[in-house]
Amino acid sequence: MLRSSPQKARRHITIKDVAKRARVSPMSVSNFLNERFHLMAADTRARITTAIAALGYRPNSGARGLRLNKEFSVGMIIVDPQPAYLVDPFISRVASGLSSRLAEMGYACTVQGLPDCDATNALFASHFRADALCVFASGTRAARRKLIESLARYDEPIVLIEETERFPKLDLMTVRQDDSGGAEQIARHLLSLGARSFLLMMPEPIWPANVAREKVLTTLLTEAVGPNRVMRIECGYGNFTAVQAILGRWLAVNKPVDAFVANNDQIGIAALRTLVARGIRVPSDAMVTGFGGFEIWHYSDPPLTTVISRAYELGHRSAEAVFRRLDTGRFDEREVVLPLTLQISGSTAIHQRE
Amino acid sequence: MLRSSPQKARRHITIKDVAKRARVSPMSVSNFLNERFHLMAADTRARITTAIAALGYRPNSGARGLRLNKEFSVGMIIVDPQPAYLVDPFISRVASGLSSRLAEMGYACTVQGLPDCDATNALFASHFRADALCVFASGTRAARRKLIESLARYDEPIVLIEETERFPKLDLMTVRQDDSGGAEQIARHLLSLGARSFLLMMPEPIWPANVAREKVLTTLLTEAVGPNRVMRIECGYGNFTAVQAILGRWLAVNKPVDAFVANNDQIGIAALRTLVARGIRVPSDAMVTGFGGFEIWHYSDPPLTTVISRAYELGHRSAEAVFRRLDTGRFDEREVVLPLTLQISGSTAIHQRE
DNA sequence: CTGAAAGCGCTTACAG
DNA sequence: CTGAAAGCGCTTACAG
Repeated sequence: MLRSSPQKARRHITIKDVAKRARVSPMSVSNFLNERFHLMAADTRARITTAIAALGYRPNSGARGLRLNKEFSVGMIIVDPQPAYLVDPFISRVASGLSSRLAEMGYACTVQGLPDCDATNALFASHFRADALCVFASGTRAARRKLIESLARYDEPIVLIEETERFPKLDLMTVRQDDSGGAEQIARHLLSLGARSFLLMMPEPIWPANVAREKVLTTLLTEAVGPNRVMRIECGYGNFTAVQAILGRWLAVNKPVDAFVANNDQIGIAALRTLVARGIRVPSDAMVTGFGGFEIWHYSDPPLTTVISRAYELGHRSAEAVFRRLDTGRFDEREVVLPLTLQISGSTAIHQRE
Repeated sequence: MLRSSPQKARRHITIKDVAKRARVSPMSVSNFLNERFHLMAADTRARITTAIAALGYRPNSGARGLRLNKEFSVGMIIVDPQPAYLVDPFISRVASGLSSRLAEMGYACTVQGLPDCDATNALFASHFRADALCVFASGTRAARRKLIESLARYDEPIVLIEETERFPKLDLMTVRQDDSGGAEQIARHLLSLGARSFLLMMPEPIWPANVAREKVLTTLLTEAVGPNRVMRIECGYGNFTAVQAILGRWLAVNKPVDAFVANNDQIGIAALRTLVARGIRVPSDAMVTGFGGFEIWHYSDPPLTTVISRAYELGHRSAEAVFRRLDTGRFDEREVVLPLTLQISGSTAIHQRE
């Protein structure tokens, strides 16, 4: 269940060493570390400062945490089958925003990528521990529910990132962006430009936000043009070569549609490049859209119409939510929803400058 | 120095609770957790298994670490002034490789982005603690040396990632790739295609690997064409719009060179798009190269000639180095160097298919 | 203002 | 095979 390895010989400098050197009691050092300077004479304080510097002392946060029942760390759980899970532009921004803000407040951020929900349970059953958890999960609704409900058993407050399921009875909140609204903007934009047939290009794994977007797209587009003109393919993990091959096979048996609607920028750009390589001009023959609005929308020719998300801010807000929860003992809101902006570029609108 | 917040009321399930419920002594539970099953009757083992599941018990790794003088975690320190430090394609791959491998071995990975070397010292002086440190640092040689030497004071083994400085007296090792070799391949490739004038496009911040590449490029290209035909500009943090503006200003006062040699793929693609937008054809009028070989080299038209690095593997290898060091008590090698592969694409070679 | 003592949850000798 | 005791490094009442 747990691993151990040969114990290290190194002996740490402790509060006692500092106390001895400064000729004070250990709890004066403790008071010093906790900034209770009013409890000591100016001279005591000065001697402790000197002793800490001279010995290179660092408090042992494990011992402190044990005493205080507090870890000074937040775990970020990312459920994603890809081992290079942090490479995803959305995830890397969320993780950056979260860890940067936590660091400012003196909290560590422990990242934990997990291939699926079962692995998570095994992990937690053993030893992972934090003051709070930020969970960014893929998978089916049922799998995610099961995961989140079992994490909640451990009594750590939870912030769900980009989750669409509701858990009214659990001690948690959701930080997300308005994915449905973003999808609606894409749909209205394409319809306004006269597109009448569509291919929705979906990534793996199943992210709840993608499901929400797809639902809105399907509803609005089907309403406008009828069900036979809204198609769908799975594009795997967004790897360029894989998307190229998948779309190539699709084009071998289907006529190009008016608009290729990708659910992320990586797939959108791969689609665009595949079309152009086959002599299908973008946007005059076919339009292409992405979702995310990360740097890469600039990279294709023409650049990609997309929706600018605020992934870094999602991470930042998640950290804020954790702090408030830890300070007040309760979540003061159930949900934070950030708005999204449509970025119209050359892949849908001719003469539009990037 | 340290922050504390209202103590939480929650009381954790402990080894004693499990022992009581299973009607055994606490140390039988401890033995169970440490998989010393030969020290207990089969019946004891079964009762403990049941009790752990029924109570939802998780070992407190902080307490265990305190006793064992072990944290079961590795810190990844990334010195980078950008708050979204994990977005960089190289860093995100290293971090993924490291954390995935650590997780497999039951270790947590705590990521810590720091704007500069001084901030690191402040952080460590307070409370950050781990069994080992993986350090991926930018900055001047002097600043990095100072940082690494001061981290070494804390007696935690250190793995340096992509570091070029040597520290023969410290308990550390380096995991890196052959950046000089990669740069040499780029230089020889461009010279073989007849390029006689060059613009080296350098990113911020200062990464030691970039300095190594630049040195080789400058030496080899200058040798071949003389010093006046090898120029250099700083391109900031690789942000598309910024690179576009910087290169635009440069082109306003300089004639295009034969080859634009970017030190990473982001800058390479931004350069390529800027040139094409101004009617300079790639590769016939000017060639462009990147470095990194991440997914995005496919995204431009033509795709980008680059060097395929193995950033994920660097992270993976760093984790392996940590495990060996923790097992054996010493680093058995001072350095691991991974080879690099030239990826020739349309931005340098006409008719070359991606 | 300063100090001795107890205890956070574990593990490890050491007795029974 | 099982149990009582000490101790990892801290903090927090509680006395002096």
